[in-house]
Amino acid sequence: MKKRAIVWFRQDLRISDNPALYNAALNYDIFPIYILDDEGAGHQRMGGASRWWLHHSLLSLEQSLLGKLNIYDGKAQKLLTQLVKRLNINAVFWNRCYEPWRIERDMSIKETLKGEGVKVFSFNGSLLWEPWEILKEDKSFYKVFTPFFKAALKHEGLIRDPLPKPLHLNLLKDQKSQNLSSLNLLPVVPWDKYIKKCWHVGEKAAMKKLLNFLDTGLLGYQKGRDYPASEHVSRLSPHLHFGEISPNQVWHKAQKIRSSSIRLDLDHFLTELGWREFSYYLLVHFPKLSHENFQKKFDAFPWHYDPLMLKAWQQGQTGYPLVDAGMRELWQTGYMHNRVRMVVASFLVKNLLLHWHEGEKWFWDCLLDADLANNSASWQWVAGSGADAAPYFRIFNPITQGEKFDKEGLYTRKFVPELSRLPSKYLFHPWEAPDLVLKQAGVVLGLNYPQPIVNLAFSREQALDAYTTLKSTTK
DNA sequence: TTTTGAGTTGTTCGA
DNA sequence: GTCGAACAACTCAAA
Repeated sequence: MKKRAIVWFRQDLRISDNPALYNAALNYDIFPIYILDDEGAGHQRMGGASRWWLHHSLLSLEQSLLGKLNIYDGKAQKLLTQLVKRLNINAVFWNRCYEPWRIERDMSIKETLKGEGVKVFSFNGSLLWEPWEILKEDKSFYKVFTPFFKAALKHEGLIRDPLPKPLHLNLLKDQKSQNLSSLNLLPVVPWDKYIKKCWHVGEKAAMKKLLNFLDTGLLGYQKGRDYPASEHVSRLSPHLHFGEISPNQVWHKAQKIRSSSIRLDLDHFLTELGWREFSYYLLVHFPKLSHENFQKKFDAFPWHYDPLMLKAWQQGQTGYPLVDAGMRELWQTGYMHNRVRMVVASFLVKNLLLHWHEGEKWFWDCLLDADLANNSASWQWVAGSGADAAPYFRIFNPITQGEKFDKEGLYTRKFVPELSRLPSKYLFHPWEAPDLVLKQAGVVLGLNYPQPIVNLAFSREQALDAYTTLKSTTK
């Protein structure tokens, strides 16, 4: 009988370019497993939207594995030790994760398993560069993106070429495996009706989406990615988060079509992958990224606390149409266009002066692509407390941003239908529209669309003052 | 060690 | 309407 291994799937729900699966398949019969470890995750337990995605992604993986995926619910440490004994396992394979709680958990599991005489093999399956490979000369880590990425590109040779699907897989089913449905990942209230229509989940869909983007969306990406109504973004983020596709596959396919006519677009797209790397890099080198200001001086920032304001923001009822469109896109589709993410985040942090953590928490629950590294790093970037963050006087104006990037209002009208008949001239500041115009558009401010919840100019000044305070109090 | 130049995505004001 | 400068200084990276 061949030796038996467990391949533990985590954030790598794919069978091609999967180093753990590939290497295990060379010498072992395989029990592929997935564990829903809510207890281990603690307060970083997956949010509602992510759980929905996970369900469908596991369904897809199960099919790729011919129904042999074994599923469990519980503490990973305990489950693995039991499984190893019960199934007579010689080795365990996995691809590395980088969330602090997972790093700690996995190290401890590795030790326990080795103590039991089980071999453990871990691989890099989700980053182009390991965070400890890119360091400054004095071995400390980069805190500014551009030099980080430049240094990383000098190591382009370290990027693994994608691996093929394993040629021969001998998969084993544990009779005591749970059913996918027993994980209860799907919502009780069917809020996923619209989301279902927007997304195709799984490894095949991810690759299809990448190829389609490279084919039709990449040309013009550099500019087009700023316009939320246009098709010039890849929308790969949830697929990347769950590892249905690896950054290596994306990088490789993109580089293959490199030509002079798309050079700038391509470089910009690859830079976005670079930001993903940078976020993970920061999280590994500063594990408190999700709950502590990267820049200590922000601990003294005079944040407001206002549950009603927060709620208005969450529900897309701020009275600023672009902000509301974004927040409603998030709620309805589990996604938000990058440009609009910046606008709504700037609004929360700088116009409402609410703590970035409130935004981070809401995104965590609502985003299909909720990712601890990206979410924390990006919120801190907007707040100004992060690494290489936006300068504090950079405060987005949701009116200007709307007029610049959603000129015809295609995006805003879609998600704020009560304003759909308002002329573009007033779409982003309806309170300044003449009564007749409002009437003709069927808009009654304060009734079917809110009055603005803050004054932009005033709140902007207030934010600038708050940041100035910060500067003087830290001396 | 010291010095120098640079740093994702913006807005407003005044000429 | 358009354009350049100011916004504020600090930290980081590299020579």
